[in-house]
Amino acid sequence: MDKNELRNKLITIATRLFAERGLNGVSIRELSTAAGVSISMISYHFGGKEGLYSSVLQEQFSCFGHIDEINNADVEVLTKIEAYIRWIMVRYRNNPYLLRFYTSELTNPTQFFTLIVQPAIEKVFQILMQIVEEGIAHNKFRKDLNPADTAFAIAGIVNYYFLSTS
Amino acid sequence: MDKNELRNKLITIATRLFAERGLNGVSIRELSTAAGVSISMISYHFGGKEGLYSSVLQEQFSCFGHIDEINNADVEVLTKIEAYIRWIMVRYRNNPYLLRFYTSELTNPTQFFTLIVQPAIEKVFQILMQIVEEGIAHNKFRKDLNPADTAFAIAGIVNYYFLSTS
DNA sequence: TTTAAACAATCGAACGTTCGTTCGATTGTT
DNA sequence: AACAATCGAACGAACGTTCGATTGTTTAAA
Repeated sequence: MDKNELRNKLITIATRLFAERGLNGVSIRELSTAAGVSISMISYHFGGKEGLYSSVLQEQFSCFGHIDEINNADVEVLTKIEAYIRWIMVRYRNNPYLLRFYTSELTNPTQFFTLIVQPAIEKVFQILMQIVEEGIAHNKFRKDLNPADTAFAIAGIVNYYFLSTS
Repeated sequence: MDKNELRNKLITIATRLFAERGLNGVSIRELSTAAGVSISMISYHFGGKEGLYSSVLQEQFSCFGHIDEINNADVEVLTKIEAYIRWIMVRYRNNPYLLRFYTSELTNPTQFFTLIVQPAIEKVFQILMQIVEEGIAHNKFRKDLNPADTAFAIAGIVNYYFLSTS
């Protein structure tokens, strides 16, 4: 097993275990045993347990860097909202642990919340809110609609649905 | 400090710390120090750390035993849904840690999820779904509305709103 | 009513276990 | 010969639990 293979193996195993039980619910002994490598490899390759967790988070939330895709199209506001929901759903389906990390960091934040999670979801939220504002400006929605609350409502439906049914 | 005073002190401190950092994120040393009691009191009064966590969960979710209140009134379906949302909101405001425990147990379940959390939220969900079905039967909602999905959507808006703004 | 035994509550020290990290040895590649 | 990757053992720290001692209260007998 070469260097990258070992790193990927550890990331894969850690993603599942950290998602299921949280940062403090998994020991590096269990991680390394499950990955079939020596316990010292975690400190060697990731600088420690938290470094591994950080790498997992970084990989999980990297997809939000491309959310701009859905806002450039010159389409109707309602179509944009539908595109947003589909975009999120595709990410959640492809990444069955993403929502768990997000919700886990929301309820029991680690030091990586403000560093990795917060910026990622902030961007997603801004875009959704922007779409809603556009809908208000184009008279597609009520004038007195609160963009932030509306964005929360839409995100809440999608997130909670996935959280409770998967 | 008498017996009950010590128990309550421990429960109060544990509620905050467990809510903020999860079962595995808090040590009984930190708990007992914060409560100003000896470390052995947790095992003595609660049978161990998990016993204390279980007691905290039980207290947090006990309020759901009275959710039936909102379904007995002989009122309009839309009024019932509004009453449901208000009922939940009042509980969340009075119990600032309840939603955290719920979400934390949803993403990283402990052995107490099926024992304490699942039954409590199942009851709440059933009642909300029942109200939606009533609305469909009374032609207040579209015939093809899925009651379960609708209940999820309503719950999702409320839960996610509180989770992200408090 | 007094006395003594029993009990319940609390403490801090000690126990054994598990934790994350480090280190020297080994292996294979440059 | 130098270096990078890997291993397993060892380390000190922190974990949850247990235990003997102490204190204050209740109960029962004298």
